[in-house]
Amino acid sequence: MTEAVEKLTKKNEDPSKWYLQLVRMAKLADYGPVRGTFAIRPYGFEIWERIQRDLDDRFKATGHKNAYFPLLIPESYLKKEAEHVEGFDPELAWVTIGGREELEERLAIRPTSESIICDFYKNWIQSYRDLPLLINQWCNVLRWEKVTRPFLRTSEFLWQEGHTVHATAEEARAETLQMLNVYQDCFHEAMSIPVLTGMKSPSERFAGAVETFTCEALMGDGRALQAATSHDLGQNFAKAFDITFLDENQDRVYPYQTSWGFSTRVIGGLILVHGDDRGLKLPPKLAPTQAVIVPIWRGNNKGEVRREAETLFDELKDAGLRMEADLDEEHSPGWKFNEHELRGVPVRVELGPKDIEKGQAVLVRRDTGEKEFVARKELPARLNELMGEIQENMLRQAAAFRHENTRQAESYGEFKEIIAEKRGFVVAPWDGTEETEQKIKEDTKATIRLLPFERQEGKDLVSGKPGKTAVFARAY
RNA sequence: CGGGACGUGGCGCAGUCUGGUAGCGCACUCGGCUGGGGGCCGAGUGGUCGCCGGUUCAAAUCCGGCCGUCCCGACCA
Repeated sequence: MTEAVEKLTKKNEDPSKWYLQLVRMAKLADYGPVRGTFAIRPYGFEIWERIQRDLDDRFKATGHKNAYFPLLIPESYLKKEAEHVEGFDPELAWVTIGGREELEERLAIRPTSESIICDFYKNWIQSYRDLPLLINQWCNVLRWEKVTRPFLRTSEFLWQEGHTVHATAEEARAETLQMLNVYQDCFHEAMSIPVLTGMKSPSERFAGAVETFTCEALMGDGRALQAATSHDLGQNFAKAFDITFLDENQDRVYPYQTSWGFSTRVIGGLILVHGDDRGLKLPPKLAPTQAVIVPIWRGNNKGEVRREAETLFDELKDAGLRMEADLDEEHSPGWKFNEHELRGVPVRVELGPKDIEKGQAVLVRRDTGEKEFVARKELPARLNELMGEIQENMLRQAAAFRHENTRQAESYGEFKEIIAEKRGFVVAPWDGTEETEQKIKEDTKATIRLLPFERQEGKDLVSGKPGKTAVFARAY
């Protein structure tokens, strides 16, 4: 329940230190013994479970089923798709010994499951009647990362990976975009995180994909986070893994595939987007505790206040709110206020002798700090209403921040200045060449986060050649 | 992987230069008083100093190797 009384570093003073302290102080995660491994603690995991449920419902609503595939992937499978293995090779962890015997073929711990899943799909798909195949997997993956950070980049992480197979290229593309929208809806509606959607440049494309689409979010420190991706794999994997089917014309043809993923990284996004100097700030839809009752008592009225708090707790719980009553007698109200703000609980309900006398309670919003006095019998309705208001306001606040930190650059000088001094998203035309993309990266550390769906003509700031809109930023 | 800093009870740190057998604050336990923004007093529990090896009568302290963490850079679906 309690944690060391340490002052949380100010968010803009040292964002990195702030982030790491918050992760630990709010009991979201804890370091493991192997580099880049972390335990997700119950409070953090409960947030993940709610995100997971929201997304999973959306997958089911769009016709997908869940399944589970093996953790270990034979080396030969990974090698079948050339670009794929090249992309992942540097980050693989290998199993070379089983029991006490050296294995004939070493086995990779999955960094992603395209290759092993394709091997199954090869047998599962024979006819056009077997398509589309719409499967999702919730699992862990392992990538031997050099620089890790809780949630944002961990060696092992939890995610979902969707793997679908379609008869036509059009269908596969439609699926890719549909899932991109599913992600966007989850970010906006459940997480109150506004995201930009668009296409990756070829250099940022998933290894083996024909086209990669992305959801990009802007963090509070002005850096971008790739929050989810959806890939159109074309026939690349089908050809590599020999997945074929007989179509209506009795021709044996290769199908078209997609894959799409979303990971525990988004918890890091949640912290960075909404968190402030007081700590975490959770959107009501994801908060393990939506409102916490803090009783204010004195020695002589402790019993009465406690009884009132317990009654109120039951009432609000029955009204459908995820409640907590902090009846701990060790800590002062002030201590509890700080603690629950650190944990990001959306609303605090203060109940003291004066409130009981007046038949009211004090509500304090975590997102704005606003205080309101509400009559006891109106509390359930008001609190439920507040949850919606806070959920929406958090999205609005984050969207306003993104708006303020999205800038057009008219010249390369201006571009460099914005990235160096203000960060955020910079919108500028790009000539489509890897050379200019690379130069910008070398000069400014900014990369193309995405190519929007609607792009305007203009002149590339570096080359002066004709180009179209791209969104740049420094990324996590 | 390169440059830098660091690793001492759960957390933050002192002690390391000048070897002599571990200390402070917070947390935790017990008792009492308190309680509308991180309360107070008293009494306690807990570590052999990241790991391995070396030097020495003696190592948290000196030397070597390894592991890990943080920052910067490279890499990163």
